[in-house]
Amino acid sequence: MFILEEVEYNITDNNFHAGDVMPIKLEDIRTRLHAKDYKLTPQRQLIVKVFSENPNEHLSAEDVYGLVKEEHPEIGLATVYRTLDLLAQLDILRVMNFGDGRSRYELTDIDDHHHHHLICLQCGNVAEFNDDLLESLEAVVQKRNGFRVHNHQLKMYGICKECQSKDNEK
Amino acid sequence: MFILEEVEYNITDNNFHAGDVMPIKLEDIRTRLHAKDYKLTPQRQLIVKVFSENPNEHLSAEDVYGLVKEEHPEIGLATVYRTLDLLAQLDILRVMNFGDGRSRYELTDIDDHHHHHLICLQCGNVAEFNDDLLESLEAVVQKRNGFRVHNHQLKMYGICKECQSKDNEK
DNA sequence: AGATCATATGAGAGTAATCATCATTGGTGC
DNA sequence: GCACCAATGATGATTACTCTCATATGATCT
Repeated sequence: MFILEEVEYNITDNNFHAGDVMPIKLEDIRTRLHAKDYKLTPQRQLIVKVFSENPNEHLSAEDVYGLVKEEHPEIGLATVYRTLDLLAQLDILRVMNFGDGRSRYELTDIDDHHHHHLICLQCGNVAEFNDDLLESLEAVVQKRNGFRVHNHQLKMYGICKECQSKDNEK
Repeated sequence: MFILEEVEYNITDNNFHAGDVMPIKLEDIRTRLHAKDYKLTPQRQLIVKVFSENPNEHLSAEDVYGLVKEEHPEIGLATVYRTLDLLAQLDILRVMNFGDGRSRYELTDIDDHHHHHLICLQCGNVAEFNDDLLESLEAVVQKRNGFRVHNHQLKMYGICKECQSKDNEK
């Protein structure tokens, strides 16, 4: 019923090193699942595929459901939610919250630690930018607050280039 | 029915300049409301009071509802939601999302721009820290991405001091 | 390949946060 | 006091998400 060839999906890098490619190996994911006695089912493969085919997007559960359904209408919404949870637990996906009342997900890649978001207060668009300035800040927090930092998320709210020029036209 | 004296609430600063006090003047808030043709109703006063009496907390709508009800059980939940929205629009409150499925609010104070959160992945506790390292980063983003930054939010996820020592005891 | 068995799935009901609606209230200017 | 309009409280509606349970599937052992 679910037929899915075992390909190596590729997503293009979304940071400033243009041309880089970051391979998502299904075998890696299978291994990480098996390490905790989970299976790489066809449904889970499909969901990973959707993410690798939609880089730079911040997909909600409903988005993923819609995209997977195009190919396999028999998938259930509950499976999508369960899979997103699972993949987030395994750090294959990262969960985000942009204040629109739903969780959004993206593939965790190597550079994620330096990967942040610019959220336009006018059009709601979410862009990305990279920076490793925060590394040093982590060390400070570690020392000053005794807090062992695993990860960080930075959001900047403001007005994007496009909305600025639209505003100027008026 | 709603009787509330016009006091000047004070909240103690939550950053590293111990002893500082940051006054929240009701009159300021009244002015900001009136500027947009909103009224400072007793309910709205009460909600502001709850925030000023609970500094360093990250109150959800339900939290606020419970606290306000102690004094005035006749308040409606919808009013709480509406007021939180309004105060957030006017930048008197700031909305946050720590991934527990509900929005949380805190008073916006002068130092908010340097005020960030440490979220423990184990016990879920949210602590705060201040730093102005990000000012320079804003300038970089402004130049590099043409994005006009109004505000930013930084969250660091990790393990807090307390959970670290608990883990070591085992 | 077939039997076994724990895991995963799909369908649909259930839950909880938030929002919308609407009749009523209350303060302000006349 | 009265008219007007924003604000309120009660409640129903919406929506993202979770739970339950019967069935299906995949890995393992023979």
